[in-house]
Amino acid sequence: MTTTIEFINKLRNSGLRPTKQRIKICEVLFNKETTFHFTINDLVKIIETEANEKISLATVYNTIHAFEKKGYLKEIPIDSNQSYFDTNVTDHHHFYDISEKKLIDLDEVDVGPINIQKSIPGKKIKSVEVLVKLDTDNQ
Amino acid sequence: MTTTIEFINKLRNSGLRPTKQRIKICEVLFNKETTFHFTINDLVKIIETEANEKISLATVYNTIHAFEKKGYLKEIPIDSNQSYFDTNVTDHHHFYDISEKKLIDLDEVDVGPINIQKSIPGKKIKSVEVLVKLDTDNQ
DNA sequence: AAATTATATTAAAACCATTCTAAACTGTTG
DNA sequence: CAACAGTTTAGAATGGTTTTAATATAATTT
Repeated sequence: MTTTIEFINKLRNSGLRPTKQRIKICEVLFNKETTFHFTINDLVKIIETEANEKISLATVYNTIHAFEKKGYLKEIPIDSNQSYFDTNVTDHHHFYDISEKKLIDLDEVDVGPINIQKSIPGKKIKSVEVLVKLDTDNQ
Repeated sequence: MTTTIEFINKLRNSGLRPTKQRIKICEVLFNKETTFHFTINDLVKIIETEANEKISLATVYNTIHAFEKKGYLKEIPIDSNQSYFDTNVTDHHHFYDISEKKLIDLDEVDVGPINIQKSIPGKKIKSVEVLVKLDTDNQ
């Protein structure tokens, strides 16, 4: 359980003004028992339902991108028409359930170490992400 | 070097009528020395330049999706606003150069075997894809 | 605490990749 | 060749995301 004051400090320490909207988004994202995956649309619905507050779509986009830049969120690469975000920013990978369009965490342990045996001059590795696509098993 | 006849046969054998447009796309995609990555926009430009022919955007989308379904192309999962396709359909992974928005192949050997130590009941693994993001190395 | 400045929010419009529509066209089969 | 099913097409529609520019709010200065 994180208090509103703590979110305000976290925002201020990141150089982000603690506005009503950003605090609300912090509460929705970071005051859960577990981490989770969401799309922008999911998030807007949660805010509207759970918090019963109006918030502009543009503000949600701005805030999510700001949080991502600060490292409080990670975008998950999927060949989908919409972006998926993860409140779990530790190193880990994902299952993607194609039929349900849902993500499931894979711990590093579930995948094992990955050592990239190739390098490109002038470039450095920023991230290594494994996406395991799942299909319904109609055997 | 593949002849037009061979493309026609390949299409027919796949249950796809060998139309002028599909043959043209086959030639652009599968008559190269090496495999490559492209977006729909790239492909349209290649056809217009190299082949100097008009082709409807809708046809390009239809054809690419048909080819993907038949296994002649693979879509590469990137958190981008546009889809990337690969004419290399063997098992392999990718570097993604963020600043240049370009993909580079990683052989299976460059990554090593990946064994997923987790399963979801009723689901089976359809694909395992590794995306390694590259940044400019300003050390 | 008021005034000033810098930053954030907003609704609406714009953007852009992709999909849909329905009419015209083409390959296939008998 | 006739008939049918599948394909192409231009343009409209869709939908996620970004931009705009006016308004509002937070921070800083006086």
